[in-house]
Amino acid sequence: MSCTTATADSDDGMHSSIHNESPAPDSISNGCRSRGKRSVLKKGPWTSTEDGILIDYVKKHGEGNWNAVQKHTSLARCGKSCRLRWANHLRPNLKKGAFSQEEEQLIVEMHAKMGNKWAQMAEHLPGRTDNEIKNYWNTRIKRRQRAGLPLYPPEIYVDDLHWSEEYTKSNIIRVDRRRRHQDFLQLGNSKDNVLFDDLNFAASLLPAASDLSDLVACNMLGTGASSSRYESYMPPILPSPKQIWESGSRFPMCSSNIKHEFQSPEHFQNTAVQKNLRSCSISPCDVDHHPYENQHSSHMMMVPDSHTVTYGMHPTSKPLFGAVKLELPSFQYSETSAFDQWKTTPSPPHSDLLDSVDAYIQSPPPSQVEESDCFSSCDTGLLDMLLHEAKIKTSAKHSLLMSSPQKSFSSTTCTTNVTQNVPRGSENLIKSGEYEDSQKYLGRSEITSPSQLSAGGFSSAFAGNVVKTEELDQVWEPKRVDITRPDVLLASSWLDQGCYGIVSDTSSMSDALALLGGDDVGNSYVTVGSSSGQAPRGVGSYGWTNMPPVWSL
DNA sequence: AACTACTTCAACCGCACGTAC
DNA sequence: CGTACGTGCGGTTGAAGTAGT
Repeated sequence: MSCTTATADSDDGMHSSIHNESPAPDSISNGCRSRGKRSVLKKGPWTSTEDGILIDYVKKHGEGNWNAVQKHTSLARCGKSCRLRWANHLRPNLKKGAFSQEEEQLIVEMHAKMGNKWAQMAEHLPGRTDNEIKNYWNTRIKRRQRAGLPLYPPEIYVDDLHWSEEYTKSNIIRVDRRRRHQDFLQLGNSKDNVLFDDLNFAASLLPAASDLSDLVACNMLGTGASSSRYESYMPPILPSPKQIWESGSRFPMCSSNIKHEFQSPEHFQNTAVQKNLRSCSISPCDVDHHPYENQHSSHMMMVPDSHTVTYGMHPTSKPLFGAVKLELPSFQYSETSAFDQWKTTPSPPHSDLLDSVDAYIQSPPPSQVEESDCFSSCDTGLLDMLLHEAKIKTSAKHSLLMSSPQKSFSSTTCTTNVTQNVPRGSENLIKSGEYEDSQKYLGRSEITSPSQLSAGGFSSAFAGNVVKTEELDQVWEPKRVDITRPDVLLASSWLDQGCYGIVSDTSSMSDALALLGGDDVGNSYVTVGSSSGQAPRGVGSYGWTNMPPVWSL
């Protein structure tokens, strides 16, 4: 790009002074092996002279044998550097400039299918390099992450995920140990984020589902529901009964309401789920390191069936909504330490919330319950917090959209204060054309009908009680549901039985809240799930003991 | 105009695979 | 079979550019 060209003209640009010219004491130290002829290899930006030399070399000798370049030319660059320069900048037919809409769409689609397979993606984008695509994607991720938008447009979900399974089977995927480890550490940029973000979105509207999102996502990966790269080695995951049981310590504000909903740890001992849990080496949360990590953990209010809720959120595994967590560093922890953390690490309850809705927080609703109240109140605190956070999230998202003069949306009557501040990052969002996604996103939060809920999920419905809607955004009408997928089936089943019960009755927020945090949670927990699904039930309509056997898949 | 914050992207790095010896 | 080498891939870094204040 121009950067290189600019510095190239001035021969040794700034980079050189920093990056190099510095003698590499060991030629391997900079990632290049040298046979000693020229142990000092230049690094940093390429100059036009160097470009010319390399071009000449390739013209004469062709591509490949890059380490021979420094032998046959005066170029003091390692083979890797030469190859990179050639591939990314010098080779003919390179397409420069911004990605076209078609290209962008293709990238998104391919990423949904392949994950971070930049090289493979580049093969489908003539003239584009893997580096270019990678950069584009990372930029896009950051942008959308800031804006709290889904990584993938709503059109990309079931088919893509289904495709990914075939992709897994039909493509040679090198599952070497190293790469698997890396993948583990960065689970993020892949389409697997569909799941994580999906769940994060759920969490954004229903904090109770927040942490469970990790668990469910992991489990979905483990069951092969969507993962192409991880399914072969990622064990199914659920919070261990012990974790769940002991997790009351993490929610002091609601433990009295929640904890009793669980049976004793022994209750789980003989289940297949439990066996799977034991094999899990992944910590669902890690609260100490990264601000985003708290996003997973800080709202850890484990309504007993919240994982089911989470499943019900997006039975189609429709791509992510809400802030994107790109990494799951907790995967790095050993089983023991992970579980220990799970059990003992206190979580700052609202940090993520504050981060994600800063615009709203800057002008907090005067009538809102103080946050501290949420956490000091034991009995009502959970409900207040749920409501409060749902409002906040919804308001923040709406403020993002409503504040834009470019487009209007008609269907929202927001009951909470809506700031007119455009959150940081939304300008770029609008500029970059992702504003439309925002609208879709918004439409999602307005779903109120059961049929839409089947795609939109409980969180939307819950938000729908806060944000009363008049119109429906057809964008979110479920298009395809892969009924062969266990998670879909599970979610659908759950939705049939419980979710609608809450959501169809959108006229009363108190009803929903009662279902959420009130007696229904406890009462329904003992109700054995039936397939009839006629009787409306609350969030807790499934108990742990009633879980469909998806976990053992 | 100056400063700050944020974004972009070229290049580097480490690792793994395939192959030759 | 083990080692060295060439190559490719994906993640990360940091300077340059840009936008906002």
